[in-house]
Amino acid sequence: MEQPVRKRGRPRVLDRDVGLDIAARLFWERGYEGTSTADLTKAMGINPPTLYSMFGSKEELYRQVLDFSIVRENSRRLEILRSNLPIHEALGLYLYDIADGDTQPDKPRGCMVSTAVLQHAEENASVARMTAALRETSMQTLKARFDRAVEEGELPAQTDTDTLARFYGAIIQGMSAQACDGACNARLKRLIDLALTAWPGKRSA
Amino acid sequence: MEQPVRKRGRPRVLDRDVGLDIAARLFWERGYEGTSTADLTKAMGINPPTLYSMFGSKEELYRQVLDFSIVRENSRRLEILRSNLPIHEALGLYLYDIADGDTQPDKPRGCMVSTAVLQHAEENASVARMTAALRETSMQTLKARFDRAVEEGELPAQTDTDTLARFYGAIIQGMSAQACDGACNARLKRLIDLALTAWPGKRSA
DNA sequence: CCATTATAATAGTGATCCCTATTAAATTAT
DNA sequence: ATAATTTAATAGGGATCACTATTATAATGG
Repeated sequence: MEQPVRKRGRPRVLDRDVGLDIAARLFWERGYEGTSTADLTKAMGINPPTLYSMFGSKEELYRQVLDFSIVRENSRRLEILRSNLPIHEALGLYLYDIADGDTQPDKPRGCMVSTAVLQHAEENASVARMTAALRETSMQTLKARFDRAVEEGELPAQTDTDTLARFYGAIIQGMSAQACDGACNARLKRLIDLALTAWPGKRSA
Repeated sequence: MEQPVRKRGRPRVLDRDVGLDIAARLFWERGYEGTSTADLTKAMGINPPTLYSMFGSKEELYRQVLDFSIVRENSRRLEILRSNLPIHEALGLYLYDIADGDTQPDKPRGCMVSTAVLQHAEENASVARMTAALRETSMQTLKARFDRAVEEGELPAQTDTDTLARFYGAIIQGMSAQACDGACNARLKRLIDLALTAWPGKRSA
């Protein structure tokens, strides 16, 4: 039970994590360029200088939102992936978890990262690099898991794990786009079930 | 040989189709919200009132750009799809053509429609509906082709053609996203080759 | 030449963009 | 109480947003 140590000075009116959560929802729903600082301060119930003293700038806030959201959402998925379940089964659960994230009832549709800032004004190139780097990292994580499966004999030795990772990465990105367009959870999972039939070591009909 | 009929009045300084082509490249690269009317007028070499007299508004210009680009780019793809080639082969050529479009040397990366306006400010909801409708139409086109293949006995009678269409739609969207992130043509085609192994009537290993 | 017609250029509009200099308020320490 | 400290609120800055009222220009028709 840690007592929130009362320091001297005027008390903060907004908890940092609450602020990040509010910002996450706005950026998630409207994108970086579609969310104004006025939107953010209004939703957080603060004035502009408070936002800037807490988070630095709009771009820095977005960076913190991504960190915050990834730490909170990604650990469960990585556990699934890194488990000792058969690779095909682990992948299925991993994708199902992402489909659930794309279609949460009281949250924006799609994924905050998979389809974020693909197009942008030149002035926002650095923000685009942030999300692109996160996408690349998540595909490298998938590839590393497939490499492990090859080592452990679960996948054929000659498997192109990079292409396999980018294929399921494309599925993840496509699911996010379709969720943004209104696709329901069941539809995404049918899509996953079909995607899981593209798997090395299968014979053609 | 039709002579460009000289009408009276001051001559236009910008051909309409040239203007649409310039606008297409900007919207394609930067997205709707990332492209300002100042960007557009500067690139076209015109002043704001000329843009508004030619195209009506930024939103109306975007609509015309989509019409213009689709008419120009989509007919070849639809011919491939509607040809009498075996369905699996036609689908492969169709996807290859899209991969080529995603990675043209002197054009923006990715697809103008597949991953456009997924997130947006509330005020741009009508623009988002435009691109979403185009995506839905293109998936319905795929589904119709798969339905035909079922009728013609190329696909099993019980094939879930809707899911099949949305699966390859997801591949198209994922390719666009990855092209935006810098994926080359060959990488996209490896992805396609793998996606084409997810096909009804195959036996699991 | 002059009138008519069609389009372009000038010069802005109010609103909103991201951000901040300055001042006010709310707490603890003495 | 008063001082010290920390945060919030007021008020607005310069730039850019999408857009337009007005004026100027360049062609043809008579």
